[in-house]
Amino acid sequence: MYSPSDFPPFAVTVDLVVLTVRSDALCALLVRRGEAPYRGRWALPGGFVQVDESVDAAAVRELAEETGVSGLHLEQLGTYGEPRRDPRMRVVSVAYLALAPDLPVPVAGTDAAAASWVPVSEVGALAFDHARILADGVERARAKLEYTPLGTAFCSAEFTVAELRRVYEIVWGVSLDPRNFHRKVTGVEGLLVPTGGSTSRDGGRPAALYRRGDAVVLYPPLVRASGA
Amino acid sequence: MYSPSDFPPFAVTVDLVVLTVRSDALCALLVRRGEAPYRGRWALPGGFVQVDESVDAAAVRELAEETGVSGLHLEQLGTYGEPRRDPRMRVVSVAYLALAPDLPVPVAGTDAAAASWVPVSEVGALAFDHARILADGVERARAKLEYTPLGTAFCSAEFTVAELRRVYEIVWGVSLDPRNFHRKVTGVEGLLVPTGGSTSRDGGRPAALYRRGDAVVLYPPLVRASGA
DNA sequence: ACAATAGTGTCTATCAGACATTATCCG
DNA sequence: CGGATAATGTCTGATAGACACTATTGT
Repeated sequence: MYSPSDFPPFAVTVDLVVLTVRSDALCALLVRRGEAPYRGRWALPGGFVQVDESVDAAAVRELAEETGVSGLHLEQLGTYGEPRRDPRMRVVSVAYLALAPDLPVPVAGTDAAAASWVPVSEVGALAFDHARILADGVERARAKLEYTPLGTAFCSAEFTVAELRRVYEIVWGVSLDPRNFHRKVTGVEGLLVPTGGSTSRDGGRPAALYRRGDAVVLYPPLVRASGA
Repeated sequence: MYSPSDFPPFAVTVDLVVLTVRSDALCALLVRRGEAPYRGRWALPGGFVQVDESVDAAAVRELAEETGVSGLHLEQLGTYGEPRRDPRMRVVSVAYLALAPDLPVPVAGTDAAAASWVPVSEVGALAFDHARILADGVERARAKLEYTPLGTAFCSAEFTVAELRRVYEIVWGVSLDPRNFHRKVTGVEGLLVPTGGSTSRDGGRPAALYRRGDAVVLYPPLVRASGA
């Protein structure tokens, strides 16, 4: 049916949409390109899939190289394969979405001149079709917060209900009733595990600290509606 | 940073999970492989992405070649890129999910010895990693029925509420209360458009016929719970 | 008339959202 | 004590599910 000699050759890359919540904004990890094309332009981090490496493994490797961390939630976002999305050759890119807590400022990777967290509302033109990929990633993240416990992926290991609520408010761009939100998230089986500790870093009554539970789906879901 | 000469070459294919509801079962379109490897084994339809064709366009083209129809709902399912998923060379496959009404028995395509609808519950071993891809597709379809109007994609152009309900019952494997289901789907804005016609093919009071509306999300969603 | 299916109405337990109240810290 | 935030409680309107009932056909 086919043989190695008669298939059209493609390059396969992975691109990463790495999101975090910091400074009251949803931010994406972007790198400034050091080479042509789009030299000097912001782009998503990413790179080539190696010959003996699965595509998923390439995403994990690139994420570690760009952020210095591992163990983050990482999922496939989609594959982008327009013929001329890279002006030099035929490149098919598999995009991944990663949700991260507020990490230290990322180090510039080996491939990039600079790396930085940029609020998604302030992102301008990006290299290649990365603006589209980023938009798809942001929309996916917003949707996933409704019915998965992924909001906790934006929080550090121990967090308060108010911090989790801030994540939802920032990602969705709405305000949520603190009391209803508290009742809701503490009522979802397996979402939050009390650590017993508490903190009063915000000056009021100390808030209980929680760790992520082992729930993988949120039932009932958190509906994305006002509440202010 | 990189040049056409130093990237590892990949072949890129599309694989199609084409689902339909017929004979009271959720069925997938499978082809029997005519060549090695996995000669004689059932596999998902699919083929190579051409050099000057987007990956999405390749999926549309392959779907038309395999089913003879176009205009079906088609969406990316995921990309499968383990290094040795094809024993001959490095192949990255982008899988697509298509939902079809009960089409006539498909014609054998140019690449396949035979094509057939197979109930997903009776699918045995498949070539490559296609069993995994099929399972992912079925799960995606089940989930999508909850919050999108995609159940109608399994119905013909004009259909009754009872036919739509059968789709849900078969795909989810549950029974649903006909009265509550009717109230629910007719209450969702933009889901169903009455054609004015009616049919009595099932022997009782004639049922009103509907066309698909232009809704893209189902709000409120149809929850996947019993009701019997 | 009777069987069968379509479509509408009603009841009730549950729940989301609005909002009051109490609890526990800091200064 | 006052200010701030956490946590819990109460009320109400909406709704999902259970199920009774009416409507319209074929035999």
